[in-house]
Amino acid sequence: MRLSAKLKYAICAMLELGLQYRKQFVSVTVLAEKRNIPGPFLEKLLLQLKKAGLTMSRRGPDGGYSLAMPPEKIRIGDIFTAIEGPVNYTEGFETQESYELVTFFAEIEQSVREVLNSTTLHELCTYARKYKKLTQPTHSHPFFI
Amino acid sequence: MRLSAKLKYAICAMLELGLQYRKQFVSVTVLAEKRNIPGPFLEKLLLQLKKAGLTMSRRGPDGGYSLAMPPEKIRIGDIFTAIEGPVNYTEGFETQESYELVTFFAEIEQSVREVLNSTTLHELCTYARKYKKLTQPTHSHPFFI
DNA sequence: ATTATTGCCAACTGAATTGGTTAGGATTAT
DNA sequence: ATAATCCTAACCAATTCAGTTGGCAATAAT
Repeated sequence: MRLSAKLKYAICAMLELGLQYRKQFVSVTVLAEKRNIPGPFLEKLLLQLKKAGLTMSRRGPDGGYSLAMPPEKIRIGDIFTAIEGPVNYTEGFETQESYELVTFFAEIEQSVREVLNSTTLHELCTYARKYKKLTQPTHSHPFFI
Repeated sequence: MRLSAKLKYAICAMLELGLQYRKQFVSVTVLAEKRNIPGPFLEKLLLQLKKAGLTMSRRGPDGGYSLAMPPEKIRIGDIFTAIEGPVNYTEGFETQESYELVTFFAEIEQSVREVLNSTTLHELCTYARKYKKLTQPTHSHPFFI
């Protein structure tokens, strides 16, 4: 029950894009170095996220990727779905002729979906900024010692 | 985000064992035929569930598998964990030096765990019996037409 | 117009996982 | 003894995972 590297990379990248939202386009190379992700691999993921409508891009110098919409509108579950496909816990039980399990797991599936959809990328960004402040605390500015 | 065949097989088998609880030991062959699962493959899964402490077994004639404890004490999450390992959404983000995500995903992880642990095998059995009654309704006994 | 910089796309690859099968040994009820 | 069962290990094909390589397409700056 671990997350795939793919998904972790995608989440890291989306977080970074969220933190940079409306500032500029971020190139794959910069993104890859910043979050320690193999560049060409990240490229494929960003493209996948683009096809899912979560990112947009511009080519050429100073090009790169950006979120396709404000971080408030992107849920963590959307990233999961874009990379791993939709949460589907029911499919396949028919083969075992266990139709009870189809309807039963539909509910569990729905609960998991709600968990993943209960948080937005914006909230994650807010958390990340707070986290950074806490772990890299006082700037210790010479004027205010 | 689909369930593995392994996990689906395991859940089907555990449901069947739950429905037969305290009646008798159920052989792998019977279990496999009843739920349409490849026998030798199911065997490995039942063994895995045994090592996780969820099933017990007896060899020889009339042997087979049984739950190791009453269905009330087995949660759906226990089956997930036995087959797929514990829910772990945090591991690996350190490699990306994204420590915010470690602490952030710890919460999502916990929510998912709670969803999977909120239902017991007993509840699933109750549901399955109810489901069977609903779909195979009136016995249409000749004396009570 | 040229060129440097970016994204876009397809094909390839080694390693691991998935979903099994096969063959034989150990235990137990009759 | 023997038949029925679980237990164990080894093997296998196909798929997915986690990437790499190489080249094309668009765009901004000169």
